[in-house]
Amino acid sequence: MKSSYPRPLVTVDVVLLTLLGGELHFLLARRESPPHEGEWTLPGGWVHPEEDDSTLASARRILQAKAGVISPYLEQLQAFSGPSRDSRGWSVSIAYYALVPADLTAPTPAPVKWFPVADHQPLLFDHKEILQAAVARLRSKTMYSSLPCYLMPEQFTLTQLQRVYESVLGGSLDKRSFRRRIEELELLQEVPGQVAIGGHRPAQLFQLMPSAYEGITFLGRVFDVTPSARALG
Amino acid sequence: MKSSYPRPLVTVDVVLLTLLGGELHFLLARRESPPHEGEWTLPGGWVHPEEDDSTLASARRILQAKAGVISPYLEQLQAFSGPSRDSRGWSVSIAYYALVPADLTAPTPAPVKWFPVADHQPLLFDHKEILQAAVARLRSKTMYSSLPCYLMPEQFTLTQLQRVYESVLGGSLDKRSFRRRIEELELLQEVPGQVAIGGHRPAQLFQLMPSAYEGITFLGRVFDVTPSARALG
DNA sequence: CTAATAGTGTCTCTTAGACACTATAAA
DNA sequence: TTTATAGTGTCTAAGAGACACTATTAG
Repeated sequence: MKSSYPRPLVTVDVVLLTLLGGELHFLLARRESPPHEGEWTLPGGWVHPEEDDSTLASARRILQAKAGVISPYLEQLQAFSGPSRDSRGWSVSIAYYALVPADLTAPTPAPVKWFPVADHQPLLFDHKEILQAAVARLRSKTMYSSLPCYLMPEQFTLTQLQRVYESVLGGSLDKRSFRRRIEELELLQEVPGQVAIGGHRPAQLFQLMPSAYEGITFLGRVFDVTPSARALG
Repeated sequence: MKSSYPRPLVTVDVVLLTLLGGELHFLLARRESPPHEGEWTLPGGWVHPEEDDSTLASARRILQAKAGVISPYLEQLQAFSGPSRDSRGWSVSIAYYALVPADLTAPTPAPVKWFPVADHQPLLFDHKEILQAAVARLRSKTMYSSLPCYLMPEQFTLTQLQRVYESVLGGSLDKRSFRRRIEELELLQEVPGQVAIGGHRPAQLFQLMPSAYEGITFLGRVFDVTPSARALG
């Protein structure tokens, strides 16, 4: 069987997620080339075979070039494919998602903008499906892992971390249970400083232990979420 | 940005899994064309843009053509990519994995053969990595879902199902706990017949409820496995 | 002082695991 | 009868959720 078949287009698209004002946001970039020049889409681009060692490398390059983000948490989501998802022809997009603290973005050549995931923006191509898959993956991993730590700044309080978990999961968690399980992970270490942001009793600051950067840690059990918000279908 | 870049090769590879003699096996097919003609590899092939509506459709077509298997449980695993994973050039393979009962295979044009996943066969390309990812995915989903039911024949006893879970997880499970959790799923229904295979007290036969085919059901909690075998690194 | 948030002690209820028990067949 | 497997009853220990309590700051 020779490859006499036309080759599909191969692109990489990245869903970049962060937390702004306690709400999960994703990044759109303004397209600089046709089709749909000037419209907002997920950061994406072609795979460059001479330059990229893998599609993960493509994702890293695209993220840096289009969103000014370097080495965040970056994980392959899945491949999306079909004859009509891209007007240029039968295409495969290897989708990735990335998590960054809200303050870890650098200036970018093209305009970029954060949108709340809860708002149902009309998106080009099948980008809405990709976005939903990314958010679903984050939620599902949040239930039983330390993944949301990658949305945090360098140092943070346990209450701040709990708020992040609650935002992502869309519900409220019990303080005692939350802290028990975070402690069990042995993932965070106190930093010998304090913060007084709330205005009242200062809270201990924590940071990820160096070992944490080797991979995400999994909790033994799923968090139960009290049925409140649970937004985004 | 024009697509002046050379397009990567796009293929689909499928890890087909089944249970033979209580052990997890995967299928290799003899290659009918260069490179490596005559050697054993995972069933795979090019995406046919004129014919396939998605890479999932490609996987179905390849599975039917090369392994004689129709509509099993089939799920995308992940994309593998790089300049040297295929000698023909920079390539992307969208990998899928599929589960079938041991008896649900039809005759095939090219020779196929089942191998135990525990045996460390040397495989071509990066197929060993793909196989390991498939087995890891199956294990991880088995912990908290009804996925192994797709490895079962039409009708089966609860003890047989438990043996399958134990094979996949590589350990032994408590009978009482296992049955409690399977019951909670409300996924199986009794068939009013009995079987006497063991030679002693006949066991009730069960089958998947019709609703089960809409998707796999997730258990609330992870199965604890007593540390025994846990084979395959 | 009060208010507000950080952090802890501890009770209860659920449930997984263990395991003994009964049930039903073959030989 | 014995033996082997199917299936159930039930105890116990661990742990999640609930929530009240103490601790420490601002005003």
